[in-house]
Amino acid sequence: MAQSEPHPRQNHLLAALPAADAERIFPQLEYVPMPLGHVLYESGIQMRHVYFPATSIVSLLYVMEDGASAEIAIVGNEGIVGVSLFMGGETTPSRAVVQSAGHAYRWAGQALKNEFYLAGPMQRLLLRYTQSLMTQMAQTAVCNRHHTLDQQFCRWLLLSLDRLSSNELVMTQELIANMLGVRREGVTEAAGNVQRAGLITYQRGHISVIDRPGLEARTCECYAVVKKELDRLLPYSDGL
Amino acid sequence: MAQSEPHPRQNHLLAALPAADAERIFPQLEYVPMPLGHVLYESGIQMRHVYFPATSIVSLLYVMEDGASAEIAIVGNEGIVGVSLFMGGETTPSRAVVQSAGHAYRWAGQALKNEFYLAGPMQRLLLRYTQSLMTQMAQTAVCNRHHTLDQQFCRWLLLSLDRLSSNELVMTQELIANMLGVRREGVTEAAGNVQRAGLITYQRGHISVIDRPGLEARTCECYAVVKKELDRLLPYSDGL
DNA sequence: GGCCGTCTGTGCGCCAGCGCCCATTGCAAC
DNA sequence: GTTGCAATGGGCGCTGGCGCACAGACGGCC
Repeated sequence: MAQSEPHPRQNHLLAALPAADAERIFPQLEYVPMPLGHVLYESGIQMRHVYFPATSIVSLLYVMEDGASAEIAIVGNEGIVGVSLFMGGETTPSRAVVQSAGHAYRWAGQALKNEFYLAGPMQRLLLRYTQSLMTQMAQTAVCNRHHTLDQQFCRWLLLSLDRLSSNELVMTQELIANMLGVRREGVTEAAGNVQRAGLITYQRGHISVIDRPGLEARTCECYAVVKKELDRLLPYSDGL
Repeated sequence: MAQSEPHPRQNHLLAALPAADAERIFPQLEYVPMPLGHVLYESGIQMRHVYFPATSIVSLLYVMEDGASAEIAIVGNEGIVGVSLFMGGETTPSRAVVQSAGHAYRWAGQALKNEFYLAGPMQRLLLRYTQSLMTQMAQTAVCNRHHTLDQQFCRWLLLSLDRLSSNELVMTQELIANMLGVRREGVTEAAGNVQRAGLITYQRGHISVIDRPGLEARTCECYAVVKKELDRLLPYSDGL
């Protein structure tokens, strides 16, 4: 996608809206910056807005009583942050943090709910996206149980890059460790392995993918499952 | 709850329906047996019905390519099996298996969808339940990452018992191991520890809880989070 | 009452990831 | 350029859970 003008259609959910709905909704959206590390929602706190990431990535992560954390899902330009607003719960026990800086389209919670109850295309899109989010969470649970850190690192990298439509990522190993819920040193080792295999280069927070097929071969099935399910639920053609 | 007559209100979602909706919906439900091990849905296969467990428990579990498995959520009389029908995806990449035999109320998928699109109380209940299910999945992911098998065993036991409104469970260690995605021997050890601590008795597939507060103290925070979130989203009073 | 299959308990060696500590290396700000 | 700090890379010993193999123990069935 061209970097050019910001436009709501950079977000795939918004892009999938029919013209009539888009005309009604787009004027309600606000284009806002998403600085790295910014906390959009805190666990248990009432949300006022939802966010449709355009050029940013948001992590949904769970912070435990002892401070340990784990990411449960990644949201980028394929989705929306704040599903609990239309699901009815208003809050969730998780935190939403900007993982990769950029921009997003912000929408007032009440406006979203009004639109949702019209039971039109937006409702359909939101529900289908929510299902894909559930798949991602479920897969994260499975992956945490069964797969090696190397595999999880690759999965995480691929999922993140897909959501940026890029093959570069700015992210320290420390942050990745927080996301994956592992030691920083563990990420150092995993990243080192992948780098030695010639699949990426990693220099002080800058990851570049050299061999994407190689990465996909190295990761576990979890990545493919999540991707396939998203494609199935929300087919997106870039040219739309 | 009295064991007496089967009645849809044994399921908390159905019980929460206002009289008018209940009168419309209940006649469409079919009271069906749920034999142990019965597979309600297979990964990727179109679903024809949803199930409201009354006296049974259903595990949503993920089976990997190599045969390893992991449970991502437990559904009992507090919920419904088959959320992807109204979420729009029709299928999920997971499998639904009866984990504790009993009965459930079955509802035709199309009837459910018709009701859902009325945007009445049933829709609200279903969406809120789905959110609680997401919490459970997320918590499972976190728990898999950070907590010991002992803690996970306690969490699993408590979640299961809550969904049976009982303090006894019929379940071999082999099955529990499949659910938790660990070795059978691991479960033997965890169960042994908990039994030696005087919190349960375990005899050839029959688990009885002796000291419930003790169990709750021994498990991780994950149990409380899931329970609290369910109570918040779907408050249920037994006398309703 | 005896047999058999299922379920449970235990004992190895093994390894991935943890917690802790410190060495090195770039980038950036002055 | 120098200095300072964030970021990365490695080296310990430790432990929880794995894979495997086998020994009891209970329960149902004939």
